[in-house]
Amino acid sequence: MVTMSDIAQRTGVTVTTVSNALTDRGRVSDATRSRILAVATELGYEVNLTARHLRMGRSDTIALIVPSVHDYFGEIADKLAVLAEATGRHLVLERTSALTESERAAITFQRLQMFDGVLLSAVGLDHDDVERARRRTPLVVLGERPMPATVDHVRLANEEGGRLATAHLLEHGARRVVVLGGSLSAEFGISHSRLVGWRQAHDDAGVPADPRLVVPVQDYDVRHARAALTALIADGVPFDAVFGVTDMIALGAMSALAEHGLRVPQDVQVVGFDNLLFSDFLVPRLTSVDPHSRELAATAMRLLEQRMSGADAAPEHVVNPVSLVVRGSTRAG
Amino acid sequence: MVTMSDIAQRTGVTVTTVSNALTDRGRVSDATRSRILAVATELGYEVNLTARHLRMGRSDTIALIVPSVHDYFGEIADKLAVLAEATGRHLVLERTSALTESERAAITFQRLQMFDGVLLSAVGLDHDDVERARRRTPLVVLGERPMPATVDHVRLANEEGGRLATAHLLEHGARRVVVLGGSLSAEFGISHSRLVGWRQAHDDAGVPADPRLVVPVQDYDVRHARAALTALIADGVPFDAVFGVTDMIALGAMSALAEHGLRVPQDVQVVGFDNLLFSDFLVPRLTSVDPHSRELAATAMRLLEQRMSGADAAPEHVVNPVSLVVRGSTRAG
DNA sequence: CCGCGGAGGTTTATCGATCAATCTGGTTCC
DNA sequence: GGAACCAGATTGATCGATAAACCTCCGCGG
Repeated sequence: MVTMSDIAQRTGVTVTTVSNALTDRGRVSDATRSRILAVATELGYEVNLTARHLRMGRSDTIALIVPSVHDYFGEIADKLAVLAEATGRHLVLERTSALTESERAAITFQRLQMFDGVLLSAVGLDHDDVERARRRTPLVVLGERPMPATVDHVRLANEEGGRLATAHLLEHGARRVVVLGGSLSAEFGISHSRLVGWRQAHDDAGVPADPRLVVPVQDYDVRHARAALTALIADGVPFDAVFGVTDMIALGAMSALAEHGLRVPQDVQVVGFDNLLFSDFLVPRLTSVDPHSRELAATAMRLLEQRMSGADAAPEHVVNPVSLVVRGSTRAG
Repeated sequence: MVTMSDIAQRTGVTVTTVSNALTDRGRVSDATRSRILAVATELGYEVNLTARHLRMGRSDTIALIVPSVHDYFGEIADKLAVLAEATGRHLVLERTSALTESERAAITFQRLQMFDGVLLSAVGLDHDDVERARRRTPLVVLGERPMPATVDHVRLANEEGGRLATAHLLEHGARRVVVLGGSLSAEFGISHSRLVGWRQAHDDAGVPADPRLVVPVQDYDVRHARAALTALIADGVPFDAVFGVTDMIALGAMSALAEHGLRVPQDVQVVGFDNLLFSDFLVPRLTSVDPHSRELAATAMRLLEQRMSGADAAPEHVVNPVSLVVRGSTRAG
């Protein structure tokens, strides 16, 4: 490993001068500077970021801590990475597999220290965990759980999304809309908030909302989604539409429907939420609530920049707008 | 920020003793140790990993550098993370968006230094880049490009996978199999190696392989895949099956086929490659080549462990076996 | 009474880079 | 001629933790 000290010896100056030359700080004559640069390239020197981090207290790195990377958050990550690079910073991802233990591990101060700022999407952390993390590092929380008022938070307009999706179904003839992944007992999270929109749409349309059509899905997993809808069919509960609270769940639903010979959208209409990249390629193309992830990423990054700059602005709770993308899985498409 | 020095002052011992007490090294009396621990908890001390990293030369962190996280690599990452944690290490992800520039940035020594080991899946790096990186940090390369013999490398049995997929199609009546995402001009990479398997299967079956059925797809992107197959249909080139060189490409193909009223598998059979999580949920379920990613992850981690342990074992080039998962998108399903 | 060994610490150096303060010759200007 | 100034360096401390070498009692055997 080549250090500044090696360069200093070879050029006959001190380490400080080398540092100044390489970082363009302080006063260094052109002659000395070019000698130093030449030797640096010759030896193949590269700065030790760990040492710099220790000394400067900055790592120019931002962490995105998320439950999983192969769905919604993976798409968000792509957008965030670009924004981070634009300000000379670097984005790394940590995945917690939605385990509270992993999440706790990820937000220990030890880990948080490594980064100038943290974007956190937690599923299992409570207010205390988040509050502790916030006091230790610039933090912006993403996601659909309620958060302490003290922390910057960006979430989606889940109720509105649920309402849009359900209203669209009702407008096109559906009368019994399953909300797959919803939950009557949850008090927060997407199972709750997107369900609220579902209920709202029924109220608006004057259609009764049957609680039997609220079908929970464990872990929002596509497998469990298919199983849950299959069970509903087996139970003989009649329905003519499915609102999947995520696109993955909607995918599971479409799979279950196909297994039972039910056609989409003729027999059952389907709407998802997240508008994932692949949703436009399903057969039929999936109508879905778009989370406007570009705006969401921009907002999150703006808030984080603000925190990192040390400004003690009041914490913001931003609700990102959503809109419905209509495609072939509903009768209007 | 609370440091060991703060604890040392409060307990009246030196920093070294604090370090020894907290890490269970050296000699510290039980009385002193418990006093130190008590003060540490009281002050809310947490070790500064950056300082430790600088001093120890270890970060207990492994990086997985990949083009994108929302497909195949996202699923690999999940498996690798578990294996890393098992040895007390931590996995972080870096995405390069398949841009050679980002990849170069990711493998500068500066970045690589941050990690004890690196798992790299590069699409645009040449031998020199990789060779340079290898000399600087424990490195294992994943992926389907040819690699210098000096570096540990895990790749898939692409030819075999392509052969399996194509043979399966030919066995079930297909005679004109499009290889979507293949390329006649590529000399390596999946466009080449999976095409080799396609050709092999034709030779084995004594069916002529029409070069007009080799249809390249830019960036292996689902959008481009759909467009490419649509163009093929418009050109009036007859075909009765599609081998998509990735599941994403197969998805694009299924979408294009549906748009033109072609039924899968009755009119056109489809096979993919990667066996992504969602592929089992498409309608019809997608027959796909499974990359055995659990084994792949285990192999990669084993090689990396070996490198990190400093053993100068000869570099291994491992070819991970694949197998065909037959589902409804082919006529046997 | 001397010397030895070990428990329980402390001292000092180190990792590599950065920063504030300081030193050293020249020049310039009045 | 001397004060003021400046370019171009250097010194020394620092970030926080760790490792190796060293010191200091204390008890104990000979």
